[in-house]
Amino acid sequence: MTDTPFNSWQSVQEEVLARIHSRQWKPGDLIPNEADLAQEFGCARATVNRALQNLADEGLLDRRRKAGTRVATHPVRKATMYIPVIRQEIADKGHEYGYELICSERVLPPTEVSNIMEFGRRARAQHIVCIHTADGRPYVIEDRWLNPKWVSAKEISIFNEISPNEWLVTHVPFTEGEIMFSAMSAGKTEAGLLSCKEGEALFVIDRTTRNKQEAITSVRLIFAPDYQIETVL
Amino acid sequence: MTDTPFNSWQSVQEEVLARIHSRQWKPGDLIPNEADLAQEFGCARATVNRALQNLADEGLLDRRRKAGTRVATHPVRKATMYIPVIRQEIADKGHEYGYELICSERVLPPTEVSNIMEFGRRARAQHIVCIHTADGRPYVIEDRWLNPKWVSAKEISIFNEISPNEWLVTHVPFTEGEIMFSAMSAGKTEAGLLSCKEGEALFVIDRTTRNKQEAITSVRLIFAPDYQIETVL
DNA sequence: CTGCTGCATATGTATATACATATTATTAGA
DNA sequence: TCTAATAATATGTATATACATATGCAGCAG
Repeated sequence: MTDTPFNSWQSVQEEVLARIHSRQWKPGDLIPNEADLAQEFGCARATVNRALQNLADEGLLDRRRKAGTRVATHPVRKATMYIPVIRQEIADKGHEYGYELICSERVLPPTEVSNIMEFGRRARAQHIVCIHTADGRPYVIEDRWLNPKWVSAKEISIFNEISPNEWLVTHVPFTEGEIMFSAMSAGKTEAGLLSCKEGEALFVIDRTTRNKQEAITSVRLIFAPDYQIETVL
Repeated sequence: MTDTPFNSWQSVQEEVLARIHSRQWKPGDLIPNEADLAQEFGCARATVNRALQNLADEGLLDRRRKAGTRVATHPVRKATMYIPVIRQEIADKGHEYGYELICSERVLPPTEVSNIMEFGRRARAQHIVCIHTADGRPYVIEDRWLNPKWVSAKEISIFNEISPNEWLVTHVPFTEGEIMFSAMSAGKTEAGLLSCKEGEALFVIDRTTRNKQEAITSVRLIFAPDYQIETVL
């Protein structure tokens, strides 16, 4: 078989990848079972298992007990996007970060928001709007609704100094959430805050985070024109 | 100690998560080493290792040899997005899929494209524009450049029948790539193809895929208004 | 022919053990 | 005091073994 010994799961993974890329194993093909591969590669089954499991995690293989392992027919590529804290994102790009609180009020949220956050019907929530700037230029509008249960009235004054985006990360734990990407046209408000023209296309991220089902916060990030977010496969 | 035995790496992971969420272990904190945790949980070190390694993969823990394991200070949340084949995405939403080839030509690509794809300066490439429809309504424009090396002239006629998006997945292997999300305003062309108004905000995905550095294809997907892509944390 | 049962099989996982490797902490030397 | 060698330590990984679990498939009963 192979003369070089495959003595690490990474080398096994590479060999398997090579066989997929060379189309020796084509999408949909059933590949040999772990025991056989282990023998061929001259390593333990656990090592092969680690390699194949990792490739399955990345979506390149489909594995099922008894049915075996096959090359994914639809390499449903999982792109992992890193959602950074905004201040850090701006700093990483080499710009000077700035922050300005626009408004902070405790009011009844609109129904779209209270639906998403599954609030009681008539519960007030903290509404915060602020702006993050890069080298003084508007970078993104943060329009956030906060479950008041998670932030005391006293703590709210902190948002004069640092953004909810940043504060929440280190002070409120969460277990799950959703993220949505979309596009919108700048209305009068957005155009004003981002100093751009009305009607310009803006990139939008909506994010809701929860702690054991209970909504903590729901935020809409409206980015200045030409913003783009990149990730690698 | 704990009375229940932690006899699976999942249960260990849950316990660790619980401690993070309860803020018993706060962001930045150093947590006990694997051996100690294994003893406390009454399981093998390998089991703890599996759990912690998985949490580190998800970005919740930072691990370094000798330095130990600590709770991530900036839970750089990795959102994993599933990028499906368009036909499948439309079918999954319960709509009837349709496909129409708009144009297919072998021409010199514009410099933005040849830069990204790192083509030779004067190499022609296959340019394909097509539309995917859901229940007959335009869903997304696929504007693609193909490295002709990977698709023979004979094969190109296949794109009268099925979209490059779909064909490539099962016929051309790739090893890496980038994805970029952004927003754009509908110009005359886009408005025409998507039957929307000029100036409407559209969601855009740019994707380039390579096989060992060599560019295979670069595509811009321009979605109809109100498209949004969702993912969970 | 249909549906249920049980067996065979491939992956999933836990365990103990051993060694590898990275990195910090310490100590000896200039 | 600063620097370079060295020890100590936490994670990373390979191994053999054993058992768990899901599930395709064959065989059986209706």
